[in-house]
Amino acid sequence: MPELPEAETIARGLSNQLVGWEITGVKNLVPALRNPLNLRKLQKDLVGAKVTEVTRRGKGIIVKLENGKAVLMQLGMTGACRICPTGTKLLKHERLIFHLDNGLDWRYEDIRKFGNVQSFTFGDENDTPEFLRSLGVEPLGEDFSGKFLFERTRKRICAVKELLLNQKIVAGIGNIYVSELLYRAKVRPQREAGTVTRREADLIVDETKSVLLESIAAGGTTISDYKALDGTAGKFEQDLRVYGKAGLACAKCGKLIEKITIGGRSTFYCPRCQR
DNA sequence: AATCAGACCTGGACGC
DNA sequence: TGCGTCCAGGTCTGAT
Repeated sequence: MPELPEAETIARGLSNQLVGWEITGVKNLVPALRNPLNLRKLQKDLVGAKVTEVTRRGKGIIVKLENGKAVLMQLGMTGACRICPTGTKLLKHERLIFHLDNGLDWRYEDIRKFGNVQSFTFGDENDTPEFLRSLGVEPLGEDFSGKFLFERTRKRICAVKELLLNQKIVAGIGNIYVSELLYRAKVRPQREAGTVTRREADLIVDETKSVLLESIAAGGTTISDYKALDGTAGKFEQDLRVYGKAGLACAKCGKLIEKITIGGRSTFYCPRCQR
């Protein structure tokens, strides 16, 4: 579900709600999400510690504690968080509860249980989840440049869309925004990555940054399950130009938007504007 | 090292 | 109403 802008929106909401408060208890409502939940480790690492900071890496949310521990929260396709008073009636898909010393709960909800929540020692290579260790550059950082993308696409025969979805190369782009940014950059998603020119690499990088920043400013995109901490939907959905728009006219040229499958996933593009 | 199909799980939309 | 099929924002695994 959530890509970088949605994870960023949730991380900012959690930062407002959690920083300065102590975690007093952890409870699981299911034995496993994508992986078995290690409740003992979560309790040992978190209970009694104050939250100092909430950050994001790719699509992962990281909640840091004063004792040097941290929680990695990956939302999968349907993960969400909410803050509510302890004792509030459970929702059907709430999977984890973190009790706080201000009488509130931080709850993790996840319909499909594709998410991942685990604690680790921040800064300790041996105790850092493999997902974080192998993550590529931040798309909004200086490391993600036209030069970088051009070099990483050389001799790659996979579709440029698939390369941009590879979290080990660049971390945070997902299936909605990749269609959007390639439309803006006028590059067909099915193009062999190695055929992308240096000029196109510059454009792809620029459009990646602008689409992600615009979406963060709008609070993310809501297709079905996503919501921010306060339950509000993201407003970027109305700014999507190709995703989910198969059969509708391209706003720039009027040609009908096409839907194809790449890497087993829905992909949208304009056959005239994108080359 | 890279690529690809399949797996994980639940629910909504659709057709009959 | 009820069934069946297809689809969904993400990773991870195991086989080539």
